[in-house]
Amino acid sequence: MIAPQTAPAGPAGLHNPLDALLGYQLRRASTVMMAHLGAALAETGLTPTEASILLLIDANPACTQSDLGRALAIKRANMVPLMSGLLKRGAVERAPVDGRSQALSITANGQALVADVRNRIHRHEQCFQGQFDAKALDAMIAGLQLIRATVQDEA
Amino acid sequence: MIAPQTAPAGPAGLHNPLDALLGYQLRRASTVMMAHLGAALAETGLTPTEASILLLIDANPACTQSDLGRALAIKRANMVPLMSGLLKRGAVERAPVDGRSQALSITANGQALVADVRNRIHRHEQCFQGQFDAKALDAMIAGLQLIRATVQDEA
DNA sequence: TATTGTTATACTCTATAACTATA
DNA sequence: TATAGTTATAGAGTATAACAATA
Repeated sequence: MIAPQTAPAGPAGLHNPLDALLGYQLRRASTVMMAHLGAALAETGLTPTEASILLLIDANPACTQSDLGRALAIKRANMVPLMSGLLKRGAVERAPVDGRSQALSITANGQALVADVRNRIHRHEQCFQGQFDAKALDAMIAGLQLIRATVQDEA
Repeated sequence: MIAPQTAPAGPAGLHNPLDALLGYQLRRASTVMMAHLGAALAETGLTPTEASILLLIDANPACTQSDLGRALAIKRANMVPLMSGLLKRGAVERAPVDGRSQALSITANGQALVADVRNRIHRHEQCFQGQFDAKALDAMIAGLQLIRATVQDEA
C-alpha cells in the first residue's frame, strides 16, 4: 500500500508523493535527457528521432524502412516523412531490393553528418553518464532494459 | 568516442548501437511504463497525467493550479483542460483564496476515486518494482533523480 | 495471404502569445 | 511589475484505416 500523505509542503514546492514512483521518475528523467539531446542536435537540423535513424542505418547497411520502424517502435506510416527528410537532405539513399523493399544506406555526403551526430550524442551522453561510476552506469542500463523487457515490447 | 559498428544484424532484428545509450534506454523504458500505466488506469477514465494531478492535490490540499503545473512541469495553459475535466467529473473542487488564486481539494465523492487510483498505480508499479531487489530499486530511483538534477529542471 | 511503402487523417501533448483581473 | 487563470492556436508525435504493388 502507498500510505496517504498529509505532511505540509515546504516553501520550495509541493510535497510530491509521485517521487517514489519508478514510472514517474523515469518519465521526468527521460524528458530531461530528450530536451538536452534535442539542444545538442539543434545545429545539425536533425531531431533525436532522425539522428537515431541515421545511426541505425549506418550500423545496418541495406536495412529497410520497415526494419527501422520495428527497431525503434515507429509505425511504418510515420517513417515516411522522417525518411523523406533524410533523403531530401542527401544524407541517405535508397536502392531497390525487390519490387517493394528498398535498401537504405548513408551517402558519401552523409558520412560527415553521421560522424557529427555521433560526436554530439557522445558529448550529450557524457554529461549524464559522468554522474555515475562504471558499475552504477551498467546497473542503470541493465535496469532500464529489464523494465523494457517486463512487458512485451511496443509496436 | 563511440566506435563505428559493422557487425551484421541477427535474424531477430537490427543491430542497435543505441542500446548502449542511457537516453535511449530511458526513453524506451519510459514509453513501456507509460503505456502500462495508461492501461492500468483505463477503467477509471483518467489519463496518467490526470491521475497524477489527483494524487498531488490529495497530498497538498489547498494547492493551486499553478502549483501543480510547476510540480509536474505542465504549463499553466495546458492545466486548464486537465482541471476542467476533473472539476466536471466532481472529483475536485475549488475555493477562492484571493481574487486570482483558487485552492484545490478532493471532493467527498472524489475520495473513492483517489483510493482507486492509488491502488491501480500501486499494482502497476509492483509489476516493475518486483523485478528489482530493494537495494537495486533505491539505486534506480536515485539514479533517475540524479539524471533529472543534472540539468536545471524543466518548466 | 502477408508485407512494403504510401496517403490521408485524427487525436493527444506540448508550446507560445495574448488577454483579464488581481496582487 | 509579477502572478493566476484563461483563450486560441500552432506544432510535434503518434494512431488507424485504407490502398497499390509485390512476395
